[in-house]
Amino acid sequence: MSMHTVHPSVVAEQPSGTSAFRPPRAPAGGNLVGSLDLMGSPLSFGRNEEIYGENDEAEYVYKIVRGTVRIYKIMSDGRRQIGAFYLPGDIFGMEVGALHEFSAEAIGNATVLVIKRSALISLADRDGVVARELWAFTACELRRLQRHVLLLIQSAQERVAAFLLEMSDRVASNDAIELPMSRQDIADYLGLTIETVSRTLTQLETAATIALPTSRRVVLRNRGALCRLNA
Amino acid sequence: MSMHTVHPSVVAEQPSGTSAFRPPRAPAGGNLVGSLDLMGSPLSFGRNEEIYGENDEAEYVYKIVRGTVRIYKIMSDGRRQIGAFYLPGDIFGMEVGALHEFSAEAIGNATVLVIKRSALISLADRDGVVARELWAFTACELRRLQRHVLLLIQSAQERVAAFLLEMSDRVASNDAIELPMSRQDIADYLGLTIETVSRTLTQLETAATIALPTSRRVVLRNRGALCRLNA
DNA sequence: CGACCATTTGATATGGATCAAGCGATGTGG
DNA sequence: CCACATCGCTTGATCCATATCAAATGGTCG
Repeated sequence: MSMHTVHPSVVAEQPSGTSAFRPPRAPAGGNLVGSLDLMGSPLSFGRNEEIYGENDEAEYVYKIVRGTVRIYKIMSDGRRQIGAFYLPGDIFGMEVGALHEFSAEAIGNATVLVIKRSALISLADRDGVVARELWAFTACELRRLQRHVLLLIQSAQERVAAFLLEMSDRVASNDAIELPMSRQDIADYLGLTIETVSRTLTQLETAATIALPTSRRVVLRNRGALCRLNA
Repeated sequence: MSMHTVHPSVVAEQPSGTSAFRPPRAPAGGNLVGSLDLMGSPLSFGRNEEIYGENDEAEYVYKIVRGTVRIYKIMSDGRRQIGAFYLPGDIFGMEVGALHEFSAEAIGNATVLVIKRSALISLADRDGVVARELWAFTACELRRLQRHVLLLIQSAQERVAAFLLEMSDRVASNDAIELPMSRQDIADYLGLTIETVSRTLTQLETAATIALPTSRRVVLRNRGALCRLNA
């Protein structure tokens, strides 16, 4: 892994072919959003382009304007574990230590606002409210990870159901979800194989719990059944 | 689960029959230790006694003086997931929200110092250094959970090896570990069954990677092999 | 149309769970 | 002091969910 990512210069924003994302109901990042809106400058990344690498100097914090980002680690055996997906409105890359804990990549074309981490930190040093927001942000990530740990000890059906409910909360207008990520991404997020994810979705469709008009579009037909699986 | 735990009044400290723990090399809690040393009052709990319950008001923060504590959740299907073990010197129970995310129990007899969370929070409001320490503490927990997520997608051997190395870092004088927790506790921490934990330890012993003079005592005979499994 | 990539589906293998029994400490009462 | 119950742990036999290996399908873009 590279020890320091050179940030690509600001490139012209390529219009994404698909899906205008709605702002998620409860964007990760909370009030930090304000600071970033004020101070960030926009930057665009293409499909699968690296935004930063694991162990890179954590120079910037990012807020997504458009597109989706995955953060991940590659394990020694070559497997990839995706730690989180970030959607428009979400903030990522804010580390407490000096280095990034994960690598980050744009899943499709993505536009982000960037702000210098050092600026945010020194702002927090002067302003207790900002300091509190940074803490709350980290706590939010902590709770997300706690839920993820609980997910990973469940069955494949439970994991996929929980994933769909999570995505539904974050991207859906009502019960239709446009998935921005591939089956492989989902598998690496849930600790399953691509085949198991695919089969599980098929099972859910057969059970009329969901519909799959296309592989990337999921319609929740029976949210109660999903919640029961999730429990 | 109880909505509010009544704290048992301070009871006479029963001397534990076994194992004087050495202070861990890098106790969770860092500099918060200072505040708690100054302000905490001691409290003892017996084997399996509840310290607080999930969703209880997070009134206190705890620092372990003696003994071991587990925090856990009971899932809807009855399974128990242990989120962490805390050893002497460690701090636990510090929530950012108003409620405890997990339940906490003493594994054996344990003594803790307690401090009012509200006191710590208001101290942080006045003192930026304390605020920073609280943030750093939460970040430390976050990194611990990140490692745990990576653990849970590995094989049984890898999980057990990682567990032994973790415990070795935290409790061992050199290569002998006195485990304070049962096989069931280990299993619920690693997302395995008690039988799989037992068999895996037996395999490691057969491979001369560890020795098991008693079921609770583990001697690391080949740390390199464990690290390779962990990788 | 044809190449390519993502996804689905099928067949089989396997690691860990489950069910069941045995074993070794520890403690209790006779 | 010993018989016996209890509890935590280990070991064995079998089962099952998911991984793995392999192939077919379908959608997208040149």
